[in-house]
Amino acid sequence: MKKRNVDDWIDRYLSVSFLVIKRGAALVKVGLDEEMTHDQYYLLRYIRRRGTCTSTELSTVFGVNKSAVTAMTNRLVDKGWLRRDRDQNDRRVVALSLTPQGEEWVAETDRNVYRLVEEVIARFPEEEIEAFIRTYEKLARVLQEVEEAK
Amino acid sequence: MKKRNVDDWIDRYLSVSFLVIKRGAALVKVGLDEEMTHDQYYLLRYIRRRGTCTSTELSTVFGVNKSAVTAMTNRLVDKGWLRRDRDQNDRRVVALSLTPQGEEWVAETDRNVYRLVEEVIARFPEEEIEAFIRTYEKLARVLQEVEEAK
DNA sequence: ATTAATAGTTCAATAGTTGAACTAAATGGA
DNA sequence: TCCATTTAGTTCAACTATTGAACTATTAAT
Repeated sequence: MKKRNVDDWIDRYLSVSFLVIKRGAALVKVGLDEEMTHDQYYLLRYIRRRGTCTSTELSTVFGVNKSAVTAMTNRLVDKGWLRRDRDQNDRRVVALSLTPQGEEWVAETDRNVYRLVEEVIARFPEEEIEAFIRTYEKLARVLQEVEEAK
Repeated sequence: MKKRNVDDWIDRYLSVSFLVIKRGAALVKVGLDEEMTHDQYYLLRYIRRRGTCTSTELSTVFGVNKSAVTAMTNRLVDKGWLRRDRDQNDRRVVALSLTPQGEEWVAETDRNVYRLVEEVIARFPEEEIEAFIRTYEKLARVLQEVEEAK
């Protein structure tokens, strides 16, 4: 791999990723209820997928400080979307899971967001979507490996 | 395109994009000086690329409120990285551009960030990188079109 | 000349973040 | 067993980023 190519890719990637992050957030925001933020939606989706999880897990998975997770989950608990349950085997651990209202909000938000994202996805041929998502998923794994190695 | 496929892609994309955004930010953060935040780095990169630009342009390109841009540029001006110059033809307009110190900080940050990103990019075959970035750039364009249409 | 629109700022409120200091509980030698 | 260490999570102060409404200043339109 030539250094010039690599630098060019990095430049293109950095330039475009910020655009996609901001514009993607702006698009998704349209589908979010006034009450729900972008980060709250993704966090609830993650917890729903896992069924139950801990602050520490969220902190390492998303690469943020544990106190940031506490702050976020506080807001979600206050809204009645998330519950905290102390683990009886290890009483230091707190299990986070969605309340029925939380499930309901995420499901409803999913319907709105999916409708918006469909519009975007329809502009790409199937093979391109499939290949792109596969690389994106691989990127998520590599990022985790690189951070764990360090 | 089958509905089941589309929903599956959307689910995979939403799930993975939040991970990549957070982990990518955590990786880049290592290369940032204590003084510089993630968003400030990208904003300075964008302005450098454009040479000069306005608040309104930043606001529409990144899909955020104009007052958010004012707040960000205030912090950058305070740090001496960005300058504001009133346009003499249309005195409502303010032209934003990097100061020499701003250029210096971005260039230095680039060197640190590129070193980190190289490590990640080296794990992918060239064709995969090229295809991925091309689709990503197309995604940025489509997102802008969709938002303009609405 | 008055009204509209445009560019940008200010302000209050809120979400998200860090890092240090802290509590409580579990673990691991000596 | 006891004390030190580790682990899980919270609290707090300080900061960045964001929105939306109200505002100033300037230009454009009729």
